[in-house]
Amino acid sequence: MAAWKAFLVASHLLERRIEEQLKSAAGLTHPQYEILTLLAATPERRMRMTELARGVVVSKSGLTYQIAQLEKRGLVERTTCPADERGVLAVLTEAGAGLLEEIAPGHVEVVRRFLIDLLTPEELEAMTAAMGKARQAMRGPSLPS
Amino acid sequence: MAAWKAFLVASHLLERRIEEQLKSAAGLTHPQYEILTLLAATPERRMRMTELARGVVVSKSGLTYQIAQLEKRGLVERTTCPADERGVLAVLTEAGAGLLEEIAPGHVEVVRRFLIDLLTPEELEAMTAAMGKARQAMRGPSLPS
DNA sequence: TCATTGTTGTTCGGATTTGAACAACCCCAT
DNA sequence: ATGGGGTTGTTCAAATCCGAACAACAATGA
Repeated sequence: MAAWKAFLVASHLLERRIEEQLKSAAGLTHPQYEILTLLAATPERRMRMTELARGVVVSKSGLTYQIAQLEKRGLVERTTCPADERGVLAVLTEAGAGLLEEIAPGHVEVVRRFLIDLLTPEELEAMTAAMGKARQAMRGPSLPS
Repeated sequence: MAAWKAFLVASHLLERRIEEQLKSAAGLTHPQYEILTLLAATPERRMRMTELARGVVVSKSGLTYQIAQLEKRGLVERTTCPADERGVLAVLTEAGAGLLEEIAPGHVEVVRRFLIDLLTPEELEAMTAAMGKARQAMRGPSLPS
């Protein structure tokens, strides 16, 4: 369990650093940044709400709230899904894509400085494999909201 | 950054699983469990508020709130620090220690099932080392509240 | 066709977290 | 001893997050 404690503490500290950096760089929270990133990684820069919620691992209601925040700032727009009348597409705006390009380097720098760059190639590879396995084991059920 | 994305998703999913398990097993949140665990790992089962906040990586005000919750349930008591009149010692009660013993196995089981037991010995070792390095790099400043 | 079942996103209430402001206290050099 | 600077823990308002409940729509089978 020593490994787990180390994992926990490191995660929390890293989360704090990231939050601090994003807030000061662009007034964004980490969840918001994750949303923008996921949208940007999409061919059409858009995604259904439910799928997006799954992607960033947040509850549906939590995503609704964050999308509303991002919409206020003009970084994201809502569109009703053409193929499904009840569905909603979150679309990354030009402003959103621009902001992301602008702040991504600073974010990556923090992640590298406090984690990635500290590891040997073997450790990095092992960690990636480990996280992938964990992700596989937990995918699927147990996503209530 | 693929490693980082995997890390993020796995962390979030694991957090959800843990929260779910603790809630159903004892009505505790993960932060509350972390507090109890840290107190239990202490020789006298007690710790100063500030030190405890640092240990579980939470803000001072956040800890005040959680200790109040735990106190309501009789799992923790407050004592004024003998050596420092303004200081407060959070003390794990017998009930708290008992509850911890009771639910620890179930918690450990989740962590093992979705992370630890999935890894090869080398991966586990690498991850531990990696998290230790990250923790080192981030210890110290940048803990405002 | 049409009723039943499932899915989608939002709203609501409640719980948790944070940072800033604050009062009380400690410590050190004067 | 004492004033100034730090530390400690709490309170407060604001922001965020979740789960349950809900309304609207889709999909399925008889």
